[in-house]
Amino acid sequence: MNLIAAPDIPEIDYLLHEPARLRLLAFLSVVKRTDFTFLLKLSGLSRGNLSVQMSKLGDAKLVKIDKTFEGNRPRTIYQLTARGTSALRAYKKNMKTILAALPD
Amino acid sequence: MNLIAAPDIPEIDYLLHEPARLRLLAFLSVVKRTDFTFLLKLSGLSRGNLSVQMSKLGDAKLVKIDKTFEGNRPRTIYQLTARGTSALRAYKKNMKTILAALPD
DNA sequence: CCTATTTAGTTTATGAGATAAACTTGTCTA
DNA sequence: TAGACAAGTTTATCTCATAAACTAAATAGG
Repeated sequence: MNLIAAPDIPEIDYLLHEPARLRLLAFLSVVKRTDFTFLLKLSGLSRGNLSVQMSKLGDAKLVKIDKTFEGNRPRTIYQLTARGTSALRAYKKNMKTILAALPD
Repeated sequence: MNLIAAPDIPEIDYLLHEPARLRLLAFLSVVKRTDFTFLLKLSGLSRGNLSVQMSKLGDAKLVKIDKTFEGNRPRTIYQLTARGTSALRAYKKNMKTILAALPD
């Protein structure tokens, strides 16, 4: 029995809901393709934290991770996947629905 | 040095960002004044979890908590405070700004 | 009566997860 | 050939969401 008469409250995806990751995904949705160092400066996260968060996004296949070498230095390149794009779209849609239920 | 050219990304309030609490606040913004048992049924949270979350909202003065007796039974009444209302409004505003930066 | 169940919560324990600190591997420079 | 720097990863810690256990009182059954 559901006492809520209001339209369904959508589920929110915790992987996207975490602000640090949401920002990273938002960056990626704009720049399409970037590397660790750029995201590091842009996000203000620590290197460790950034690494962990990007790995999570990679594990979930929201981001594609390519480890390459620039000269002799390692360079990790990130790119939003199709799945990442649609997850982001879904999150936006759901969150908008939830926000719409809040008073102005 | 801030590399982000985009308009400022607002801070989000983690106390409101947690979906369970956001829903509770949303309910309160509609019903204005309600008790533990009602929120329990409405939210689907466990009694323990509900108690903890409402206490946090109470500690932050977003919700006013009144412990009364109905006959001989305890009855706890919750009510959104002015601070709670404006926190909710600010959250909505900030979150909308963030969502606006995401692709459709 | 007395013991069992229900009500209305609170307190404690646990498990996940965000973040920072420490470590690794290799490069460049003086 | 140290000593600093780069680019990450791994480990440790600390917070926090949630469930489980507990409390206290009321009511119901036999």
